Amino acid sequence: MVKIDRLTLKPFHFRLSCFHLFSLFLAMNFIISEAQQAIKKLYNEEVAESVINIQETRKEFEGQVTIVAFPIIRYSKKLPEQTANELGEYLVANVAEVTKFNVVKGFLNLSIAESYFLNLFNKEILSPDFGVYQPNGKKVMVEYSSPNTNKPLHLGHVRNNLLGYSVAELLKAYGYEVVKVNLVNDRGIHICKSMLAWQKWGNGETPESSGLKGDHLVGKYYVIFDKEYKKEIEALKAEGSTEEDAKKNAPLIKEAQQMLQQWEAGDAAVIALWEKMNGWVYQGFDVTYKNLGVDFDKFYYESDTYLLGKDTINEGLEKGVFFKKEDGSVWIDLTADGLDQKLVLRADGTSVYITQDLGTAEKKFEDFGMDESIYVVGNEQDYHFKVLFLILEKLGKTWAKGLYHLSYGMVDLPNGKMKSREGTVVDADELISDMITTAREKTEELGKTNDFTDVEKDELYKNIGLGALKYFLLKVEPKKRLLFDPNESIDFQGHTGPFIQYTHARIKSLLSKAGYVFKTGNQDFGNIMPVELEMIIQLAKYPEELETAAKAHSPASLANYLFELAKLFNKFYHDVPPIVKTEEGEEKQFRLNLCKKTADIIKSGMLILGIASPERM
RNA sequence: GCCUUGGUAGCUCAGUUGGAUAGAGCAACGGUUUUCUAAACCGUGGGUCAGGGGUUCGAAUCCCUUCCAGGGUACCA
Repeated sequence: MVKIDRLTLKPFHFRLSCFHLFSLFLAMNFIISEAQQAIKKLYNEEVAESVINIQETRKEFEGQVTIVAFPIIRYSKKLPEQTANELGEYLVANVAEVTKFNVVKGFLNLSIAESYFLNLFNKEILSPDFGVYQPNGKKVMVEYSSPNTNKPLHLGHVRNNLLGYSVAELLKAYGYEVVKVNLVNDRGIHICKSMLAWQKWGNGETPESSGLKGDHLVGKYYVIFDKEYKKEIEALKAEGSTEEDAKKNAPLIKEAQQMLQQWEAGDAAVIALWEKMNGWVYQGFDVTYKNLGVDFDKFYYESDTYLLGKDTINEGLEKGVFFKKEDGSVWIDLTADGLDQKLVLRADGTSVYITQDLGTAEKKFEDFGMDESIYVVGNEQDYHFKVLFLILEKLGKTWAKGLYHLSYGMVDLPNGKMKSREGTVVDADELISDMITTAREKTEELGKTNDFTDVEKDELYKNIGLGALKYFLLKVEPKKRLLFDPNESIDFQGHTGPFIQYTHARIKSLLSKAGYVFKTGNQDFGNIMPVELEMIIQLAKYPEELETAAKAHSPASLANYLFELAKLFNKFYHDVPPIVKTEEGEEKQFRLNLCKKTADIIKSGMLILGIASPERM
């Protein structure tokens, strides 16, 4: 059997970091305790932290931190406005960092001293440890991609691949040891369909002879099978068969089933054909994976795992978790959990999907002993995974609670679902090459790469094209279904990957023109502008954004954060007088430091999304 | 039928444990370049947050209900 080269696991290094990670919320925590004290002094009431409801001040008002007065009026026994005013006066008088306050409709907006934010920026944000999480000692497995070997990858697979890769990177950045796994569905009736069609109508065609990429060649015969199969069904129906009977009795499907039996029996000729055609497919997938920039530490093949799970069935029968029906089939009763009865083994002793998955889950745990395991699989399998996890829990597997189904919505076309058999799919390879071509056209229109070498150009266009594609797919919350209109090209302006990449390149250009050298700044050099204050606050959020995204297994929030950061930077860039031309001094150093840190965060954040940040574009 | 996930501007999407006048981008219209990259920035228009009820100082967010759409529903994977 041909296997994909196992890609070597890249060692990942963690820089030493301080014990606690900076958090904007933590930094603002002192406001909460100060407010609690204020309430004690003013109203003689001890209140819980949860009573002090703080949030970021909305942009249209003055200040940076807002306390909501409504929850406090129970204790002050005064109107919200009055309560807020009294609190504000107390805080300004007694807390050094609070310089001013204003009250709008029961909301107390506090202005925090600039020196506080500058200190934050210089001491915390500029530190090399900022946003770097220490290894947490836990291992997580991310299973994604999981393709069938009878057809090329399409846009739906692309979403899966990018999501899986990015979640793996995200968890790595959050301190996990990560194992990326691909469970390849390399056997079954669907593969026999392609094989049979090739045998009948292929005339010995190969990737070399046809010039087709291996997976596309095999996919072509999958479509041919379906076409011929449909013809037979129609013919049978014309002779009076019902649709159902026709589907069952068509000669082609019978032949395919027979071929599957021969495969299972180890028939040498069938196995040889299977190996040959799967080999073509793997060669094709390898190219697509490389273009997408995704990789795996371990491949599992269903041809190796499809017989697993029988032991688990016996174990379940012994433990009384499963029961046997008269015909010999094995079931689990999940009605007490609000689900149905579920078959776990057929009467003839053969496996169903969930049998294999039970066995494979055990095998994966034996192989890696991970603490958590994430399955990146479409939402059509929500029920399957719910049942799978529940069964493993009932079997008393201690690791079952670490299992998580990262369910994502389908990618739909304007006229509905993609169907490989009917050829209504957005092909992954085609889409990738279209994106790169578009990136080339747009960039050359702007005349920005005239002094690039051909190699540099190729790399840049690939980075931009894929940046646009990846960002387009990753910015949307995974569980939402996603609409893709092939007639409308993916944007390169606005809320897009290239916009963020552009921002990074812009900063890099600025830094090099300014001859930037890193140096921590002093705290006082005059007034900082509102947009600079906003920048500090936005940068300060990065570690929390990583944490939120990692805990939610969702790169989307990180993607949106990076866009907000880039947008804010461009406003800053526009509002601030040209930095390069400013005379040397604290202010210039501070601004350059802001630029540098923004570029660093964009670069590392985008890397988590699997998107490169070019130095120039 | 039952279970489940969605429904926010013309389109594509944000909206963290309930907080202020619901935000971006695209598209449309108008403006900004002898100053660090205009893939940028600024402005205008665009909304019954699917409908209805409830909880409360306050609801896109929580609860109930109706409608619409996707997915699942015992021997496909």
